[in-house]
Amino acid sequence: MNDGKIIPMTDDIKIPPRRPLTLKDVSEASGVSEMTVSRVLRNRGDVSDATREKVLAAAKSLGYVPNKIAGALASSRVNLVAVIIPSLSNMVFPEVMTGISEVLDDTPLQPVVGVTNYLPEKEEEVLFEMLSWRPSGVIIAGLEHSDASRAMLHASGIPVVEIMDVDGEPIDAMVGISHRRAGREMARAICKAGYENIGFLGTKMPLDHRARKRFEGFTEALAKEGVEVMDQEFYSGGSALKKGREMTQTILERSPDLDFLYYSNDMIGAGGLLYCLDAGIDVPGRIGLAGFNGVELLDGLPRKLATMDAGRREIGREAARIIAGRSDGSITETGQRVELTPKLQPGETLRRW
Amino acid sequence: MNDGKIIPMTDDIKIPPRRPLTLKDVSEASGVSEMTVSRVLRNRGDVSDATREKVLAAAKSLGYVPNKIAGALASSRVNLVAVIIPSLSNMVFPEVMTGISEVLDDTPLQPVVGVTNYLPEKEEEVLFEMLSWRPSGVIIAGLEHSDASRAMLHASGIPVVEIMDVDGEPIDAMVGISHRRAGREMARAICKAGYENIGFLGTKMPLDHRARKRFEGFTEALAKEGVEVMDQEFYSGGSALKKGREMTQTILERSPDLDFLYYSNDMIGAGGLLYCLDAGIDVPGRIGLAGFNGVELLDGLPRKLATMDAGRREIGREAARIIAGRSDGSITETGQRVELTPKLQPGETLRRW
DNA sequence: TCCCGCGCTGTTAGCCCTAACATACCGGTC
DNA sequence: GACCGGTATGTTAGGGCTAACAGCGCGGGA
Repeated sequence: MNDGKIIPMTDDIKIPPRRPLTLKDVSEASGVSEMTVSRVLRNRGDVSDATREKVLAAAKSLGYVPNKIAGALASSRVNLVAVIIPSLSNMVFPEVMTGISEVLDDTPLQPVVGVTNYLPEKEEEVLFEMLSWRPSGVIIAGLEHSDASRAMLHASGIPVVEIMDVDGEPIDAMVGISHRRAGREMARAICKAGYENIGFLGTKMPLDHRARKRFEGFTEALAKEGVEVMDQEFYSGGSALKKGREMTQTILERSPDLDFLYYSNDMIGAGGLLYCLDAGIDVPGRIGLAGFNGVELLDGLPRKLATMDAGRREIGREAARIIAGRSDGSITETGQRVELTPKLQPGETLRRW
Repeated sequence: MNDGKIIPMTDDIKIPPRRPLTLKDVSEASGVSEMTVSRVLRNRGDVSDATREKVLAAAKSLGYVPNKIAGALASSRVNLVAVIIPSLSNMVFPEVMTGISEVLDDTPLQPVVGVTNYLPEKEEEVLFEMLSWRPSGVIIAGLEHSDASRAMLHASGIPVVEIMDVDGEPIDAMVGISHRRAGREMARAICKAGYENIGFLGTKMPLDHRARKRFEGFTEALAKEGVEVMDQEFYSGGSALKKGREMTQTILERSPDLDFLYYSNDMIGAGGLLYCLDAGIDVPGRIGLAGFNGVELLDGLPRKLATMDAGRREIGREAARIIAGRSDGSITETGQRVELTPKLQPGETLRRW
């Protein structure tokens, strides 16, 4: 873990320096050349134990922290991986991050997060900013990007992994699930369970392409069974749980015949579930419910919501593995395509025969 | 094949660059010096409109992305702000991040997130790594750090804002609430509502100092009223909602006389609430419940949980303002101390007389 | 006419490190 | 003693950019 990094101790710290410390200071303090100090601090090349210890002691007592900016410029190696995601505030991306960190923790690489709020212009900005630091890799959510963004990624020559979604053409590598397929499978499960009057509840987000694709797959599979989505309801902003509750009430009042509600995420699904239970509606007898994501957070609801696990953690891991492999040279191919299989979790809100 | 250096002189020749683009390429393509290109791209100094446009066109057609590593080294200015937090997977830090981004979006600064998982050694590592990039500021959660971490922060000469907590001595500036006080106020509210047999449910995390301080304040204020915490229950890992449910069942079976349960966070509180409602327990008549954090996410529960809003977004904003101000020179003082006031939200799980 | 100041552009000298090569030293071999 | 290989250390030359200053042409005031 602590391979050659100097973490200063308090006891012999000098006065806060006005001029930032450099290798030269450590070199002078330990009586060897800057190069030798550099070698010691990076654990590279042959250095005698005596010298090594002398240098480490000096660095520690000065509280020297190497300047990676200079190091990166000199070696044209940067141990950062840009991770660009739309949001941190739903539960899905933090879990992807966990997967990424798990893998990168065993490498010299470090993730750096940028958030786009689902805005293409913001994505462009964040991407430009990140690329200007010449990271070792880019992990970016989704396959839909502005032309400028695609061009930048392309021109950068940096390994790129697009994650979450595989319904489309990647710039380089991609890791994810087919949201269209996830929608189709859920539709089939619903039909098989005998529901016929189906409502859809989602976010008012034209730019959430994955939600859109799920919906497309969903309606397509329903159509094959001769079923149509009977009513829809959309929301934006606010507490998802509360919105789910409210939307469910609204849609059921408007279309009392509905016997199934498909939610674009688990959180509003949970709100819907709570509403139905409060209102004394028989779930899944009278009405069935399903969400999407499989967020563990929601275990503990009065009834387990039917959902589809997108394998977010595994997506993060796999993407990180590709970047790490390309960075250390153990992978030379480009254009990997990894499709994971979303797992239907029927829970207790989907009727079983 | 094409081994000669090819520098496109017109806008329409684009070849995938084998050698990364530099200022020089843009300079040659536009027929001005590198310095002038640099000035144009940074909007600094006087450049004639004709030249500016020529340069911008060249840069765009080449797809040039400036190298901030070199720029930062030359100017010793880095527009990054290190944000070091324990976790992304509960709802609290993403909200702090939102506040930080809101403010930094109007500045040239960019947040970079590091996650410590509540581990001091990991914090040390992450901090070291971040400081080696010489950021313009550090925003770090908590006031408790290893000696080495404190020393590094001190020696760096970089503005530091410690957030969330104000019960302690900051290295430089701090922004947060008093968790001791939050605990005390909740205790007083509970006593005032007439509850007497109080249980505490929390995380098994000796390193979550803020939870600890809340608990200390809580017991202290109870003691003043002659009341003691009657039973306690702790958990670690897993879905907080589910754990809250299980813990509540456990503690109530063990200590059926309890008439109030104080949870160390809203999520387990919500689990407890769901359990009580399922079990047909009268809330808040027979048993009162309260959590901590005021997460909006949970609006929509069958009953609104009593909680205390920690003003996380505002904490983020205020911290970012301090860093931004110091970075642009509009603030020269150090050692700011900003104490925000947590707001008790009595909800519907606290009896009222 | 000279000189000054202004607006624009160019030149030079680093920023702090690291890659690559050069050198010094040592013991051992023939 | 000349030569070797190996280890340990030093020297040199940038990496791509920017700060600071220098230079140039031009118009206007003295």
